[in-house]
Amino acid sequence: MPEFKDLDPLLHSQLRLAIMSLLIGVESAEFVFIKEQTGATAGNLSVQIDKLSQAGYISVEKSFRGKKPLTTCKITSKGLKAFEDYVRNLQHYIGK
Amino acid sequence: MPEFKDLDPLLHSQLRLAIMSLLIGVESAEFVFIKEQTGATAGNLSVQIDKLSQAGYISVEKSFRGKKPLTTCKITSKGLKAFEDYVRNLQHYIGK
DNA sequence: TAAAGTAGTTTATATTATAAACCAAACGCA
DNA sequence: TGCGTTTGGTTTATAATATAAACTACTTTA
Repeated sequence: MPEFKDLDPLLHSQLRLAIMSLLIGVESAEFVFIKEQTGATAGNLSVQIDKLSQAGYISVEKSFRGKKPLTTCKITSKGLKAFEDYVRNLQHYIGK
Repeated sequence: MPEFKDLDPLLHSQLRLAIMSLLIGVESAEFVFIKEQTGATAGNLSVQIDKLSQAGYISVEKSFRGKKPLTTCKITSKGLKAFEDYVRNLQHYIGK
């Protein structure tokens, strides 16, 4: 019984998935760190962080470190649940 | 070490992934069967089968059953390898 | 004070996915 | 025998996405 459940389109995106994947392992992560880890361009990252934030999957805090802007991201419980659902559904596609 | 390898964009698509997933388990599958299993519209399925075929991930045979056209799909070894790579890379994203 | 760097955001474009419209043949049946 | 319906698709138009390029604002360095 294959049964291909829909994959949350918000998570079925390489970059957004990587962002979520990163955030799952940590308390919070900074924009620049995420940028480095994912290899994304700043522009793309900015857009995708915004989408995840709009969806309530992550929370974003803008502050300053010294004089420079600092964007910090954190996964929300809604985001965590969405990620877990996504992974569960995905298993049906990739066997196992 | 996260290390987010690129996910083959040809496979990182819900419908194409479902098609490949289906084909992995069987010798071959007919258009109508794939359509039923995936819930895709015929048009969308036609397009996506074409893309997978163009990429050499599946082979497509057009024949007739009785008087009706019959499209049969089969995964190729190239497709199998691509799928396996995709799954392996994906694991980095979804933990495990 | 001018050039270069940091940390982003905005916007324009290219790519994708998807549905809607279409086509040809076959079938059902009055 | 014609006329509508179904089957098995393909083609094409549109909507959604991803991405890079251009830009902004401020800071640091020389």
